[in-house]
Amino acid sequence: MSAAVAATEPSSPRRPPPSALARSARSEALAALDRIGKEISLGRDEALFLEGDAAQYCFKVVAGAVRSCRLLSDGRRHVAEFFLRGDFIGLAAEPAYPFTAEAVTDVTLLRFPRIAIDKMISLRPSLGKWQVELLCRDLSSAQQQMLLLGRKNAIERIASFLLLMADRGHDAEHVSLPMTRSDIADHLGLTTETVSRIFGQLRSQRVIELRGASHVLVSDIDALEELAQAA
Amino acid sequence: MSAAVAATEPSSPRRPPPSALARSARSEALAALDRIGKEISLGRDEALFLEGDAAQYCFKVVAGAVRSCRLLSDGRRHVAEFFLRGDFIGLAAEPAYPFTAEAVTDVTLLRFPRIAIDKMISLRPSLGKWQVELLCRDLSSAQQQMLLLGRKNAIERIASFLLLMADRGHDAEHVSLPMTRSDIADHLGLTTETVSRIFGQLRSQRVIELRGASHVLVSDIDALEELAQAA
DNA sequence: CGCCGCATTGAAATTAGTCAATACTCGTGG
DNA sequence: CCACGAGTATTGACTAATTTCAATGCGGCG
Repeated sequence: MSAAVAATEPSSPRRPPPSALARSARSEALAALDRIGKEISLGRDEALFLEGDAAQYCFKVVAGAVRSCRLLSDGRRHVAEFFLRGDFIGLAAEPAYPFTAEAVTDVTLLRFPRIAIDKMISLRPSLGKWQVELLCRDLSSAQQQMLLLGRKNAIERIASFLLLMADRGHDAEHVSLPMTRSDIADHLGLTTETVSRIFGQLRSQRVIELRGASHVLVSDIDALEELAQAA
Repeated sequence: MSAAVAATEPSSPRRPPPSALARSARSEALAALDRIGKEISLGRDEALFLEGDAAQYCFKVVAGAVRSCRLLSDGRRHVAEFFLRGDFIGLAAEPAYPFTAEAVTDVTLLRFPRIAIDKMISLRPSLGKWQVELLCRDLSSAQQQMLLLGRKNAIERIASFLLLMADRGHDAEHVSLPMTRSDIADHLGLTTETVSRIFGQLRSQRVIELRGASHVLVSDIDALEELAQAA
C-alpha cells in the first residue's frame, strides 16, 4: 500500500539490496517510474481519495505529509499511516482504495496511473520485486503497530512514535511533527488530551523539549528508548 | 505473509478473479505449488518458526490452526493473525520472519522451500499476482485490525472477532474457536477475564450460546453485527 | 474418579477518557 | 508593528472502562 522508506534512496541502511546489479536495475526502473508521474498539489485536509473510490492512481509524496484513515460509523477514526517525502501511497493492487487519504499539510505529490504502473511492473521484474518488498515492509510495520495498539500503554505509545518519527527525519535530535495532536491520537489509539499530557510528562522528565507544538527536541534518546519498551 | 482466505478456493465471493482464463491459470499454478509441498505435523504450542529465524520456508495450513505473535521484552504478547485451513504463512519475501508462528492446536501443514516458491513465482506471472493480492488483503485486514485495537471497546472487539470467525467457518451459525481465551485476548488487546466477561454478557443478552468454551452458537447475528459497529 | 489447566466470576485498583476551562500560536488585518 | 481571533494545545477534576488480584468452577484426560 505504501513505502515506509523513501524510494529515491534505494539503499536504506536497514535493508541493503542483494547486489549492485539488482540495485542499479531497480533505481533505473524507479527513475523511469518517476518520469511518468504528474506533479500535483493539495491544500491541508484535502482528500487524495476516499475509501471505496476506484483505485485509478497511486501517489508518491514529494513534499508535505499525508495520512491514511478509516472511520467507524459513529465518527471514531483511526490513522493507519503517515506518509512523508518519498513514501508511496496506494501501491497495493486493489480495485478500490481500502482507506481514505488526506493531506496533513499542504502537499506536493507525484501521481501515477495505476494502469501504467502495472504495465511497467509486468515488463520489469525488478519493479515487481520492489512492489512486493514495499508491501512486506508495510505489513510488518502494521503488525508492529498492532502490538503497540493492543499492548502498550500511553507513554510507551508516544515514546515509540517519537522514535519512529526521529528515525524518519533527517536529524534524530530534532523531530518535526507536521500532524496535529488529534492525528497523533488517532494514530496511537489515544485522545488528544492524553497525548498532550504525556508530552508534558516527558518534558518534565527532561526526555524531550517542546519548541512549539510541532517541533520536538529529543534530549535523552536512551530514556525514550527505555520508555518505548523497544520491541 | 498469509492468506485470509483459502487459496484452494480460487473464487472468493468477495473478490472474483478478472477472467476465467486467469482463474484457471492461477488454480493450475496453485495446484503445481501444492505438489512441491511436504506434509508435516506439529503438536499444540509447538513453534513453526521464531521471530528472527531465517525465512527458509513458507507453510500452508491443511488442518488445525496456527497463530502468529510478537512479544514485548516483559512478556506482553500480541497475536497478529490466526491461520486456518487453506491459509498461507510466511509468504512475504523477507530474509527473516518478522514474527513467531506457533500451533494453536495439533496441526498438519504443507511446507514449501521459499527458494522453490520464488522460482515458481518468477516463472509464472499468475503466481506473482496471487502473491501480491494475498499481501494486499493481509495488509488491508491488518489495518482493519488496527482500527479495532485503537478505537473499539471490548464488546465491539469480541463481536467483530466472532463475525470474522463465523465468516471463515463453514457454518455461520456454529463458530468454532480452536484457540484459548488467552489467545483471543492477545489478539484483541484485552485480558482473558474481559473476554470471558463479554462472552457472558453476550450470552445473557441471548446473542450467543456457549456449547463448551470452544464452540459458540450465534443465535442473533443481526445483534452481533449491530454490536460490532460494522466498519 | 480425581487432577490440572482453562474458564468464569467478583471486588478493588488503575489507566485513560470525558467534560470543561484556559492558554498558546500563528496568520491576518488594522 | 501590534492587536485580534480562530483553531489548537494544554491543564484540571471527575468518570468510566478495563485490568489486576483472588477465588471458584468446570471439563476433559489419564
